[in-house]
Amino acid sequence: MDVSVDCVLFGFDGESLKLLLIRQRTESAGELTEAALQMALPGNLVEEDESLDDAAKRVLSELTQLDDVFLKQFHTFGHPDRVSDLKDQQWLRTFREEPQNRVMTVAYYGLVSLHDHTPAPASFAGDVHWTDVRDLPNLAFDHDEIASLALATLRAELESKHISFELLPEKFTLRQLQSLHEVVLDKKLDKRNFRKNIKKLDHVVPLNEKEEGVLHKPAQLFTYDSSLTQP
Amino acid sequence: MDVSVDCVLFGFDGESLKLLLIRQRTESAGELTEAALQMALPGNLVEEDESLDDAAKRVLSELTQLDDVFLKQFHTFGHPDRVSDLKDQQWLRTFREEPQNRVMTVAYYGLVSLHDHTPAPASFAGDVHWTDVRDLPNLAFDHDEIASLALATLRAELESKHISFELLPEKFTLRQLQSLHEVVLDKKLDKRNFRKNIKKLDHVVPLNEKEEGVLHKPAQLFTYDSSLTQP
DNA sequence: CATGTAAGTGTACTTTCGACACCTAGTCCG
DNA sequence: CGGACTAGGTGTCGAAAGTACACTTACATG
Repeated sequence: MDVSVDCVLFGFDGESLKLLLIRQRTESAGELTEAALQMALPGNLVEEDESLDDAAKRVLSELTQLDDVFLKQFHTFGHPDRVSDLKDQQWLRTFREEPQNRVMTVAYYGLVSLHDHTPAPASFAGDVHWTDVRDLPNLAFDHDEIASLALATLRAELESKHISFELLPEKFTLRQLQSLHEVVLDKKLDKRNFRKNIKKLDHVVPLNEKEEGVLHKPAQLFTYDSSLTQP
Repeated sequence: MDVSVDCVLFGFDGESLKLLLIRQRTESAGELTEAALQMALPGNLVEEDESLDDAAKRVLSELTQLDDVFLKQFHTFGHPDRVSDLKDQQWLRTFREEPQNRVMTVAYYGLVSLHDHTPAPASFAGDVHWTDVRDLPNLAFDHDEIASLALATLRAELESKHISFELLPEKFTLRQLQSLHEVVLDKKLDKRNFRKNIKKLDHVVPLNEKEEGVLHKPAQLFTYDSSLTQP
């Protein structure tokens, strides 16, 4: 049985929550097959001597040139037929040695800010797209299911696990933090109450700096102090 | 790479939280090896045509004769060396075809009531023990880590996921429910506040029956109505 | 200097949480 | 048959947390 990792990489640009997808390139005998337009999550087989976490890091780094991305395992998918759909097989045959093998996949979600460190997704991997999570196409394999569980997990863990900051630039305004929460949770939040709650968190520390280049009152910048993890 | 499932099966007997462990039986050439006294979680390789959930059910049923056990995947462990410790290898060699293979394991936790359906753990598997979670020995492989993450997960999900009832008999008293929570969370709870909270839950329904055979005022029995999942 | 824009701030109300003590229904025993 | 023992069952009050809501401020632009 083969084992792979798949990464559901979320990115936030201040406006909406995006997800990194790769487009499959299937040309057999020069013509595009049915699978050509399929999108999929970035993923690949785990190598013989690496841990799962290392495999996830490697796959992501190969695809985006990003290291030090927050990555967390959230579920393992192992239905015996999860890669045996015809169009998925067509694609696997183009690059995998034993495409008919059963593959279990350990799924990770990852978080990046699309502000300051812009990932360089267009590496060797070819066609890579940031897609709005509200507008996801059908994905290859069982990746629809994987992506939707990733989003549910992100929602559930956003508040309890102090992970919002992974999706923001190093210096951020409270407005950015709030709209991130609004986008992920898909509901509007009250500005004053939100700020009241944030001010109780020790690890969100104000800086002596202000936003620049905006055409209104500049907001104070904050940063995240990861040394103050326990409240 | 091989893939296995391991089950962390919790049982509650009204007093304490227990965990099902198997004792390894390693006799090479008639004498007990160092691994002989190791305890381990029940687990085994996933078969070629079964899903992970099915594999977990099968392994558990083979070891305890129990079906319809609440089982939930919680993490996958895949360190390359997780089965290569010397004493673990000694044991694997006694029954596995390719004991030196790397094995990833998908871990499940399971919940059973030790009241009404008593598991019959002493099946073919040999030495099976219910061990108090506060008194766990060192386990084989990385099973210490697996068991401790299972307990942490159970703690975290006990309240939010309506799973307490899996550990109780079909008909239970509020005292039983409360002491279950106390044992799992490892702290005392206030009786009145606890009952106040339970009464808000629609899916805990009172029966027209009372406890019997106790030497004090008999308590009302309750049951869990799984059709009322959403509050 | 007038206008536009988002930043920033406080209060009153409601709901939830947490601490706390006594009477009751049944069994057992003398 | 009654007294003692045991766990069952119940309500209140203050503290804390959550929620709804509107105006002034700082900067940029023209």
